[in-house]
Amino acid sequence: MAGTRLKDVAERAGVSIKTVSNVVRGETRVADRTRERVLRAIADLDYQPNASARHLRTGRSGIIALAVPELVAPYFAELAAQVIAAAKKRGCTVLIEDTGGSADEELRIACGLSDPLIDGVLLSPLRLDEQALAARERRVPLVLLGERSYEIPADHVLIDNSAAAREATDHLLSLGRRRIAVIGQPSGPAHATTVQRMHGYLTALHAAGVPHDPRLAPDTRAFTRAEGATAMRALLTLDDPPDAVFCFNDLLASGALRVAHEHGLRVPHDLAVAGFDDVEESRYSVPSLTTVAPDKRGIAELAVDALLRRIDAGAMAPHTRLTAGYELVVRESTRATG
Amino acid sequence: MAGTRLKDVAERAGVSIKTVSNVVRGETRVADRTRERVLRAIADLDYQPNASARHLRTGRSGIIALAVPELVAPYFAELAAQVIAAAKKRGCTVLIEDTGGSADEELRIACGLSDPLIDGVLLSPLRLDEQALAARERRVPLVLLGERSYEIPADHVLIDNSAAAREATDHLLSLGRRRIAVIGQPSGPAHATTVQRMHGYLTALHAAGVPHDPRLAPDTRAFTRAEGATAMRALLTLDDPPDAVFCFNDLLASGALRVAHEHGLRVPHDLAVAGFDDVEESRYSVPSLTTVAPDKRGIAELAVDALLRRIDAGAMAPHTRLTAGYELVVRESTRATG
DNA sequence: CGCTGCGTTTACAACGTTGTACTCAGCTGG
DNA sequence: CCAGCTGAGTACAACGTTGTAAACGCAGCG
Repeated sequence: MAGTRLKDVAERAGVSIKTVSNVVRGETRVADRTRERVLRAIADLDYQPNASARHLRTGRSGIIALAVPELVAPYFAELAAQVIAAAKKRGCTVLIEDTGGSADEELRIACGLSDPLIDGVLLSPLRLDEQALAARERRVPLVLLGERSYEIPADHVLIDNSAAAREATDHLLSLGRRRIAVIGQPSGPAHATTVQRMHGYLTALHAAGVPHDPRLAPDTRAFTRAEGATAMRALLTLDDPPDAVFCFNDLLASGALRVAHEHGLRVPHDLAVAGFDDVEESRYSVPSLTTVAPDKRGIAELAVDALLRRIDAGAMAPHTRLTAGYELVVRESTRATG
Repeated sequence: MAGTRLKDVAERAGVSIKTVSNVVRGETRVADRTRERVLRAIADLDYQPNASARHLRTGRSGIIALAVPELVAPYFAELAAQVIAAAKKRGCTVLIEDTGGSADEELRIACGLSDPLIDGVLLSPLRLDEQALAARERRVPLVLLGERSYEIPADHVLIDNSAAAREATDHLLSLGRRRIAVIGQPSGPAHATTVQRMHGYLTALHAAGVPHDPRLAPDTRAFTRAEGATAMRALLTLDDPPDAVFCFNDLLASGALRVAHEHGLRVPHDLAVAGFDDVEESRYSVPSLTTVAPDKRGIAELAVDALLRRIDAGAMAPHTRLTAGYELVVRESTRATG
């Protein structure tokens, strides 16, 4: 029965409520004979502890929240699945929030959602204002995903965006391309991830002695297929259009590929394209997409571990910064043509 | 503060705890002057009700679970986002479970998860055994998504899969295609959705006087890009290969498009391709994909409403079957070539 | 002036769990 | 033979909320 309580188990086993509780949690010493009887009663009645009562008493619910800008973006869906798996492995449950990329919503979530039910929050910030976050009053245990800003008093899990972007750009350079565009430069205020990818791109160009042409870095308002398409169209109107594009995520790249196709360009012959995120569809696009593959599983595991540690340690413990790996996956969209 | 309680608010407003509770829930009559004072105190202290205590007292947590076979499948990610939005509109929160398409896991979830925290469950079943489900003991309020079986004692939300599949097949026929393959026939036991789509396909062929060739319906083990690719490769080895393919979802279609491209086939000239689900990437694939677009938002809203009604009504109320709309979206992959 | 009735507010007891402090029996060592 | 100890189990209160039932103040009426 769903409504089985410690009391029911206790009566059936002929012991006190507290003894059953002790058996369930396994913390106190219980005589073997007693434990056995209790366990049988638990099995007979199919007892399941009531999470709310437990939470009320202990202040721990075993539920953590994962807040992403947009669940339908494949990268975040894939990340969410990994986080759910990692949390399950550690005995806790994940509640997913979709911030819609709104700064207000992100701040609300960073400040502890509307409800003390949540033990802690994993937040993948998009527009979050650093100062607003730095000043947050309610100290809900918080771990940030994929950002880095020393201003924000929180744990971070990230990959080395700058090195990854440099590696992707180096790869395009190694194909002999010299007019390498970049899609993903935000029109509004930059957020940390973008700044770092841009930095990696510029570093690679500089190291290769290729001057940076600002016209090859069109503004985008979001990391979507539509924006990728728009940016690509803009690039193709240039007198001297690019021979390669590095997109800051795979959706942008997908839009760019689409437009290249509409304009009759052969990829990679006329235009090499690289993305970032390695979402599953990029393996199946036509042509398949070269992309930076962050270790999503690693990110998820590091993040859940860090959050659980933070929950245990309290707000005073020093903030940590954890780095997950990545890998450049070369596919058709940049493969040397025969 | 996160730890603000009714008691704190009551003290500040100079009233009893219960009066504050009454104001918060707005059910009982409270004098205007009192309410105003209480509201000010609530605002001053930034009071947020404690969900666990409330749940413990009322038996309602405001949390519903959504269980999908695979969150990373774009269709389910898009559906999940719609469900989250629909639930938020109605003041409740969604906990997402990923069953991994396992029958055991689905049954476990249909039987109420491990925890009475959840008020009800939205389940998108894949392999669920009807008899196991019919016999489930714990009657957690349950609404099934996208299935139809009169054996299962539960509410259903679905679209008319058969009519939709027929419409898609009719469309391919209208292009003059006669060797129309179908990808998505399961190798193992069929589940309801597949049966219905197959039925729609066969009905359309029959109405057009086109005989059904079983070799044009290869087995698939899952609705993935990889399986779509495998099935397409198999179809292309036939002596008399198809001139059109109807895929039971967009991922299969994506795999099929990919293979068609590898074999140098021009879509739709040599091969017309249609899918099912209208996931966002299908708008951006090369070529863009003709597909059946279920009204995901409608499905989500109907489902959440039905679940909330079921939670209120108890297990005894008669089971309902709700139908959401769909639409055939014609894109390049079947557009008449110039 | 007291009684009735109404609208508003309150005291109290739960909901199921766990931490603290306690009891109790059996055993050890002096 | 008893003090002191240990290990096992228990009683009680509390976590923050809400339903029930009762109390309160006030107006109107007899």
